[in-house]
Amino acid sequence: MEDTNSLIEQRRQNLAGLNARGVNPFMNSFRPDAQCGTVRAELARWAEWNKSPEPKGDPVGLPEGTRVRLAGRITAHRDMGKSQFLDLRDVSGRIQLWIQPKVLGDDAAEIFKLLDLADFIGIEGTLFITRMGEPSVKVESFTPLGKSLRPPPGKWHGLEDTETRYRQRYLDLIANEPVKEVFLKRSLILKEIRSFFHQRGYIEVETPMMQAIPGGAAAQPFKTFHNALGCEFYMRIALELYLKRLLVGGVDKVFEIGRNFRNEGLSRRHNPEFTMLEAYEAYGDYATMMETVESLIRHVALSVVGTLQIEHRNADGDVFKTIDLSHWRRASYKDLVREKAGADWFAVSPEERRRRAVEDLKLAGDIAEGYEDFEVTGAVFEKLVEPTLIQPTFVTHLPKQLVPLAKISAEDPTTVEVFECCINGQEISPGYTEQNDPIAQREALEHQAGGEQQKLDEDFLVSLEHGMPPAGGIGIGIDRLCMMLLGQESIRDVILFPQLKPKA
RNA sequence: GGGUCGGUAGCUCAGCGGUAGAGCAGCGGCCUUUUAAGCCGUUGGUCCAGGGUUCAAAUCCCUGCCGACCCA
Repeated sequence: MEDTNSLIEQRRQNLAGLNARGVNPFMNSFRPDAQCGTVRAELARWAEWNKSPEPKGDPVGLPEGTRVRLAGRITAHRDMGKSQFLDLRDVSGRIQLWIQPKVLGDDAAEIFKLLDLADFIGIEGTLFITRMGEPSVKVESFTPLGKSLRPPPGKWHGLEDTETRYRQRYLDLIANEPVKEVFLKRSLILKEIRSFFHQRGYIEVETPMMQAIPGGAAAQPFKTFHNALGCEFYMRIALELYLKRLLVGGVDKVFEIGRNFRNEGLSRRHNPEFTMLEAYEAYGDYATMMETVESLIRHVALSVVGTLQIEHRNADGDVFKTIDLSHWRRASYKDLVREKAGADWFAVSPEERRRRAVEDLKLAGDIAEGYEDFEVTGAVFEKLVEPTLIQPTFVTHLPKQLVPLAKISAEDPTTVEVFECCINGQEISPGYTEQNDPIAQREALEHQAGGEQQKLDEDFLVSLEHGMPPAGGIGIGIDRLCMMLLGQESIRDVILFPQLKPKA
């Protein structure tokens, strides 16, 4: 970038000043022996212990006078003349520094004047509590570590421009502490998911993202080209078909967490690349997988959020929605539709259903001319039921036409052994009793391919013909799970670098 | 794809036909325990881009770009 302004010029001049004094403000390394936020918390803990009346018991935390070596970014500067107060911040948090440049010597005083807000520095000093009770470090020496040549966003309002927040996420992370919290917690969510499955004896695998035939879902793929092989590949749209090959191969409990790519619209709930979890368990079925989903999400919520009551807050900080993960409703598709569309919905004629959907339920815009009867009901579910399922709900007994690739229910042949787990008004996780009949699977895939033979993953069908154990399978959209657990209303707020149109 | 809103100083925003503004940040002073420190002074602008209307456009009109939200 060639853009510049007076603030950048000043910083470049300070850089030149440091160089002129033989100071390299871009050090190769610096080894801190503690973290800012941790030290601050421990010193505060000691101060609390120290001021309590006798008997105190054993000392806790870090006492005043402890020597520490810290590194971080300067995020605030309060100039008191002979006393200078800085905030030093690393990933653990911040701590206040007290610096008396003249006391450190004339060289140090000159170098101090050439520091700017947002520079990285390393310091050594001793802990103390100020008169105002602020845990602080009395700095004995400091070293520039990484100079910032551009001004940081404001400290008070932070960075609010959504475009800059997404395009330059690092600025968002510097300026907006809650944003960093979200992504640290996203990392913990992934960690706890892995831990949950490993504990249950699952194997984590990685399967191809570049696929000759993109299968496992109905979605538009991205296309790419491999030069050496001289052929086209597609970015995967689902993990499913490779994980089932592993069931054939005898990996009985298997999961993958990975990126899917769908060449479709962007929205508050859709990013072209998104993270999917899929898990398959041999000898399980949709019912065992319901238990898996519920246990998994409970475990993750308790481990990461610390509660099963997930609060969503608006811009003013008021709770506008609480998701209760301690109760998981199980309800049939038909019952849920009846709740919104009338108890006799399935008793009337298809023509009457269509009329009611269009006229009474005002779904004219959602029901195309050629829709079949089950699709009319499907629109009712999607538009009127699913958005209202804020609390965890397993929707079961879906009509077989709606999910053509699933196994028919033994107890009710008009339905399939499938659930959709809805939370927060959106589908978080579908689960299946997986199809392991290669002949039925071939028919279903051929029907889905609509005669386009090249779309048929023949290799997958061959694998099924070698024999696949009965199995339960689930998929969980990790981004949506993070939105739900972390109280975020946009997928862009749980993806570090959401896709935006490149600037010209 | 359609609708609504937005794009002005590093950040957050006001101004909405008549000299480009504020707070914070920055810079220069004062202050030896401050913390959104304070006080005094001060620098800083392709008002998203391009066209049009007008004596005069950040402001009105048109087109485009980018973003947010809603709808499809």
